[in-house]
Amino acid sequence: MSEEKILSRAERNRLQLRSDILQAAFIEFSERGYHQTAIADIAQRLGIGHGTFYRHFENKRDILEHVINDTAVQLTNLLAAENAPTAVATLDEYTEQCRRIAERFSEFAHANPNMLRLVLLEATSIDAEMTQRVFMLIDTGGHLTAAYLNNGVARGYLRSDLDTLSTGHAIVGMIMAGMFRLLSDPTNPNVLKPYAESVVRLIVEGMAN
Amino acid sequence: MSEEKILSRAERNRLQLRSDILQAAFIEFSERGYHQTAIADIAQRLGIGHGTFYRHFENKRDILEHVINDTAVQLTNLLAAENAPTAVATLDEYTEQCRRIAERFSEFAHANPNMLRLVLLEATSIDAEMTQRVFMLIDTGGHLTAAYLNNGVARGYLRSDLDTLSTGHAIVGMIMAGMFRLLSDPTNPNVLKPYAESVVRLIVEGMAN
Amino acid sequence: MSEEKILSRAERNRLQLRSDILQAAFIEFSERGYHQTAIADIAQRLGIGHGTFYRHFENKRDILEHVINDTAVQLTNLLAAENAPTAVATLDEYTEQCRRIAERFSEFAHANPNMLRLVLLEATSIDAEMTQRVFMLIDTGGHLTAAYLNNGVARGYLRSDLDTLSTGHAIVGMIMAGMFRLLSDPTNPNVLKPYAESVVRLIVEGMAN
Amino acid sequence: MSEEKILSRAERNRLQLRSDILQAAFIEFSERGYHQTAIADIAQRLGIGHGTFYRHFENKRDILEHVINDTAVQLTNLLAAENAPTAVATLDEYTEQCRRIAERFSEFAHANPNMLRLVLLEATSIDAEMTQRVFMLIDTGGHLTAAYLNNGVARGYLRSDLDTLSTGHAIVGMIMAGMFRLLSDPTNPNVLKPYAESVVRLIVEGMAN
DNA sequence: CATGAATGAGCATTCATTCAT
DNA sequence: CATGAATGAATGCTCATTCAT
Repeated sequence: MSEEKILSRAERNRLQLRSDILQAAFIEFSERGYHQTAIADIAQRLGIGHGTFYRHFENKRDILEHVINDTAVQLTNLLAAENAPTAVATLDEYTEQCRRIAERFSEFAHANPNMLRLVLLEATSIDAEMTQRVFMLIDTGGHLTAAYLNNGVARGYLRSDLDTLSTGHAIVGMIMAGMFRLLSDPTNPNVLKPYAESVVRLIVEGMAN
Repeated sequence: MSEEKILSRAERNRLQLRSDILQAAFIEFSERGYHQTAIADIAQRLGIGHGTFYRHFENKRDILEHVINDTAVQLTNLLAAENAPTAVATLDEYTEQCRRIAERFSEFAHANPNMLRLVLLEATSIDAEMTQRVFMLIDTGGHLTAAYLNNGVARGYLRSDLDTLSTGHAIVGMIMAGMFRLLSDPTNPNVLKPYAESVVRLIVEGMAN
Repeated sequence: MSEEKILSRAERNRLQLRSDILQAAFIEFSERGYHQTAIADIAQRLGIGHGTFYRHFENKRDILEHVINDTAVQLTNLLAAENAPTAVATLDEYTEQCRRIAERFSEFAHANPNMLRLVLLEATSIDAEMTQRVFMLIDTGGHLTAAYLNNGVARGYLRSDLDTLSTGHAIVGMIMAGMFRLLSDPTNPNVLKPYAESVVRLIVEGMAN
Repeated sequence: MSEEKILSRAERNRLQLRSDILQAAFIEFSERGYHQTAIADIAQRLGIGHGTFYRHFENKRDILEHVINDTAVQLTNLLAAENAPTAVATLDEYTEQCRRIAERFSEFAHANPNMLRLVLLEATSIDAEMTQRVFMLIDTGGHLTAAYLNNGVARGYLRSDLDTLSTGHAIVGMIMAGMFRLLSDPTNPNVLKPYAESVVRLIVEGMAN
């Protein structure tokens, strides 16, 4: 048992360090940008030798991939959380669901602007593969959103001729625009409030008088 | 007078070269990416010495700024073109206007994917200032769109409680999402058709049944 | 007594491991080259931690020295084996002795090309001291060969004005050239046959008609 | 004409610098060894920036190849010089030719020990291709030498059953051994005298009494 | 004014060696 | 005594920028 503890302690330390490096890389990449960040910057932030970095990650591109993946997982979780697509049955309930989701997104975005910055601003300029990854993430968002809309059509509270997939992508676009607005002025804690409400009303009612 | 002609010819040549460099830089930056492009690549594309580059632009960052500015102007022109915000008076006319604008955007996007790539994917990873410039461009788009909406509210075919600015930003978000979709799959010439129609119907009617 | 046995077992294990490391280093150095071999390569080949290496050898250079020394001993043994310099009394016997020695060298070279590669190709590029060691090995070969020649002069079957030392070095040169030829084309099992015969006839008869 | 001069001056400077870099690399590689030499060492020796190096050579391996090639050319020239294989008709003349060639080799070796060091000691430890190049150089030496022997057989002053190619390789081996001896003790200006004489007598007369 | 040779800061990566466990 | 995590010196190479011609 003591041996097991020793092993697990070493293993824990190893995983902890790996996680620390990931976090440090995340901070550097999202704050300074990938190209402006040297491996030495990441190491220095942790007070470790920069050779140590290479004991945990293949190379600079490798850790970016891990950082992006971690972030993508968190962003995907955001959509797939407590508000299941099929949890609502009426237009009013759906509108409330939209407001709750919007609220959750706002909170997340305010709490994690660096994640947005990394995915939306940095990751698209590394190479084609990383850019495709971002596109796929956005595309997945569209499909997940479409699932909500499909529920609405099935339940009858959304119009039956709705192109749910295209509209799902459109909604994701509005969410992204909100993120851009937040990133554009991170100090203002209230940019998203009226924006979210406008989006919710737009998608439910449209603009027509 | 003959000397004036000679000078103006020289001046014309100079401006022509400057313009050629700008175009070459645009192509390289948008195709390979800013960080992956060397000044020598731009010069080689034109068959000029790469020292010549510095006769026309301060440095690499400087030409990116000019390239982005030129592109921003073209993108802004796109919104401000023949379809003036106040040109329509009824909801049907407005819907038609939206479809025309959507069509124009689609054509432009298909014809100039590199412009979109440069602004949306590359420019956001240079530095804070350049990122702000992109944000401002998007913001301007929101304001321009809001002008259309204001007309609709004034004419009475859009609901009077519309938050035109927020909604304008939301519409820009949907346009951006369309651009992302196009960039994500540039070979498919028909991605945007149903998407545009969905967006137009969404903003006019909403999704409610 | 049981403790003595335990100690000696430990000691035996220790010596065995040391020997294993030496062998692994020999293989790596001779196959990939000294500079292309990392300590980790040697350790990995044995499945030991690379820290263990430093329990047995000072540093990378140190183990090369041991590897070279071991190899040098084997090469020296080759010359000093059953065919003693004074074992022959006539030119015919000497010629036969030469053929036997040549045969033995050929077999050895075919069986241990890596030894030759290590000493002739690798060891000369480490540093001045190691290079001198190789030179000394070759020089020793010349002296050992000269001993054979001295016997021939003493017995009267070689010409009395023979510069035995210089000629000994020359013979070693021809042996080395054979080794180079073998290393140059290791797949051909018959390069050395006619070469050895030519050397034997050259040294006994010369080329004159 | 003045323009031609200007161009040729620039070109001359360029070629001169390239040649200087080659020479500096030759010195560093042959004195310290390839692996112990950094590009910065070569640059520093010339007082140039180390970036300049890369304007003239692809990479470190590339310049080694050029250095080796240049050296190989000079070594080959050594054999193919004024003493044509067919220039002699009798054994005495041939013996004299051998002595002249030996003398020339001695002089060259004394004057250019670094060339020998580079080819024989350093080049064999870079990679398989470079090692093969050295082998080919030695092999070429054997063939060139065989041409001399073929002449002797044809003229009748060498025995008709001589395996000229194998014997040519053997003679090259003796030459190489002489080079090794010189490199082994570069200060002694007389090592090669008696050695060369012994080799000449060995190949002409053999050792038999 | 064009040129391109020269420059050197900057960076990713490797690996011999040390040492705490 | 074995281990392998940590280290950082060392180095090959790139490229934006300068400047003499």
